[in-house]
Amino acid sequence: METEAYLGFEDPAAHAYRGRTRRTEPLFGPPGRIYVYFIYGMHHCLNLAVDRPGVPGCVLIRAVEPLAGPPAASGRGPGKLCRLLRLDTRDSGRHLFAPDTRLTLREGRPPRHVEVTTRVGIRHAVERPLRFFDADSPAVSARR
DNA sequence: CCAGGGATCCCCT
DNA sequence: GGGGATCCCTGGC
Repeated sequence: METEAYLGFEDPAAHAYRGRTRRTEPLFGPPGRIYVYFIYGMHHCLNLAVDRPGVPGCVLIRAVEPLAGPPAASGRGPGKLCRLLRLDTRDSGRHLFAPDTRLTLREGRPPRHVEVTTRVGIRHAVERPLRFFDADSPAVSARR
């Protein structure tokens, strides 16, 4: 319901901007590769590589909308959704469609009302309009 | 507003 | 191989 794009080599806010390291290696894989990183000593964030192999463009998942069960608030925010889905760095480097992953992708309903704003919580390239969210989803906070 | 908490990475021995 | 800055956040004040 809420995502941000990170443009790799051309984006100072992207992890891969500073180079290919052990941590960022999944970003350089084929589309659908999972990149989970640990931040601030207590949170995990989920990203998906989306560009050609060797080109580290990715999408940060900032909100998910549970279809049933957990309240919308538990999927609101990149750290909280990883806790909800029990994702951690062990999931990093796996692929959405590989047999060893716990996460996969299916077609869902299309977004109702897409809005675009600047990204949240970054220090570099703060002005770029690269956050995309469904303004009608209860899983998305009204930030910005 | 602010700090917690730990992995990562840079840069210096 | 070690010290220190940084970090795509969150909950509590």
